[in-house]
Amino acid sequence: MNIQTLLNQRIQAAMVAAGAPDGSPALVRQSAKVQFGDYQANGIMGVAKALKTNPRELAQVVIDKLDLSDVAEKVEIAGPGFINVFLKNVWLGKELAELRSSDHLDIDKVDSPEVVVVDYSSPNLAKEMHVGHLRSTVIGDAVVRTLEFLGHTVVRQNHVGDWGTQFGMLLAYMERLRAENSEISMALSDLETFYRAAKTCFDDDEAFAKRARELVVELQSGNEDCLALWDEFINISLTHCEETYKMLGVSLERQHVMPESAYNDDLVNVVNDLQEQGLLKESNGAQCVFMDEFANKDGEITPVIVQKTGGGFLYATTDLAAVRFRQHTLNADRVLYFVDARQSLHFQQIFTLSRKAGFVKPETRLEHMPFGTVMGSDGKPFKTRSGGVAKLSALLEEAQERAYQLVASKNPDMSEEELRNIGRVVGISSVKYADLSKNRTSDYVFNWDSMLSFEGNTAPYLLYAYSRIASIVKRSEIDVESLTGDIAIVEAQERALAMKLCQFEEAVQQVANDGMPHFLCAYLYDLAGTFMTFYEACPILNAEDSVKNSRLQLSLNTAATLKQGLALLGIETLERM
RNA sequence: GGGCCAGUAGCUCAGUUGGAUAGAGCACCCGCCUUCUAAGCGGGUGGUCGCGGGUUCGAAUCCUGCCUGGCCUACCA
Repeated sequence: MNIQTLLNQRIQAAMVAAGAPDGSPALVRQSAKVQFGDYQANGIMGVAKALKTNPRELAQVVIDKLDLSDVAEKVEIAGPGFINVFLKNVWLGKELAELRSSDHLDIDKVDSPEVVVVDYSSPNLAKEMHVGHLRSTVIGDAVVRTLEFLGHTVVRQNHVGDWGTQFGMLLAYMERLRAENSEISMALSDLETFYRAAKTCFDDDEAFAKRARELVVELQSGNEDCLALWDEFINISLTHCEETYKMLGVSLERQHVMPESAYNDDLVNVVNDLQEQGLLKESNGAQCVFMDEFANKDGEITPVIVQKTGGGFLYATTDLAAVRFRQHTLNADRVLYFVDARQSLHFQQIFTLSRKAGFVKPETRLEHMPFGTVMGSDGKPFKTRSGGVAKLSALLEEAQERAYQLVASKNPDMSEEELRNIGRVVGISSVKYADLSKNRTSDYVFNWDSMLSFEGNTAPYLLYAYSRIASIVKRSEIDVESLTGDIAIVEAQERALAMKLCQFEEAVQQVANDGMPHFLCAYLYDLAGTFMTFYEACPILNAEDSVKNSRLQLSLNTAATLKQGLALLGIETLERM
């Protein structure tokens, strides 16, 4: 149940009945303050202006046409022409009962499911995953889970970088190790070290560099030995990724990998198609598309280069081929790209060109979901203490260790095994949540202490709130499934909690629409805080039976919502911590 | 040079697309454990929303001009 949608529809209909033009938005929002009720409609003033009438008078006419008697106990006009809606406690209680009996927290599946292709994570296989991949991977996965929860068909696309000149260098190094009879799989167990070693050879050894360049050519021309070597490398690198995904609790698997190299055979077709449509122009030996949309005031256009001087293709070409594949083979209605904000211009160009060239249907939505950079405390991109790029796996190990130390100091009597598991969940979720809870588009500062803190909008706080409820339920010794009866909203804290619980769907839909998981984080933090307030003010297990029954159900609803919400974020819950 | 993004409390961040008196957490101050996990809860101090104009019933949000920072800007991805 989405209250905002319900009120929007009802009030909008009443506005039209009151003489407002069709489609006038009611602009229903959660009220800013309690004295303004639960929801407020802000749309009257704008319409009144267009109609040149008094907004308060219009609001009165709208209210006369509006029947909310089933859900609201009071509807009033306030200020310059707001309509404030005060919902009925009885109705909230009924909604919660439905929420409890639903296996989907009473969230409606979308009427018309879409095929949503989501491009996320997409590491470069030449190196190991590092902090730079955290945001795309974690945010993309949360949005993917949310879209699926709402009933959309999601196609995950891990657009990994497995092609390009740096692979010549890596293959040359593999060759050398093999010639020296060294253990290659051993050397590849740490890709970062391997890459550095290969790079050193490439920079210092002219013969090696020459061989590396040869191997690039051989690879591109399909030499079988070379391809076998490349395959071996790619396979090991992908295995590293999968280990990281598993540690992170990310839903990406081998089947979702659609590497850059998969488009190789199609690149020439892309260029030919552009040529046939007269979109191509040679410039300085390169094949380019010049689009007016990317001209500056002097008429100079930043071109899209699709083929280099000498015939090589670029990432723009690959992305165009990918757009076509996603449209025609995957049948996408919507394509989301969780890619660094620095590539904004690139994607604008790709999207604009894709439309011009007819690579996508006009109604297909292509959306770049840019994100900011993870910063260190110095305000510069996050690095390890030694100044290198932080390997993601090492970062996650550290998170688990730090969390373990914290948890162990608080629970001296717990078994080592349980402590390790709690440390794992708390550590991983802290890193993920710290990322997810920030506005996607802005940079944020990576800070161990604040993300592992039990205070504020953090994973530990939410996990703790959940485990506290789990503890109450356990103590109650009541069969959760058979627990029924009315949910009575009496105390202010009960009401606040009930209201919050009914707003889960609004947060979920926001995440799906905007690709912004931080809305859900803010909601869950709010929910947990509202529960804590309720918990302090309203005894549960010590209350008389009917009250206890009602409050237990409120608690169970909270637990279910927290668990589901965290699951959408890709975060596990703990029954005890 | 041009373009994109950002600038909100001492610090870290929100702000539902133009709504009512700008919100959280940390830090600081004051309270609350013989009762369901105090890893918690309640209260308080703290703001020229980078600066100046403009648009209107109403602006952190929109338009414009500056200031500051980051990024992108033809053959890397």
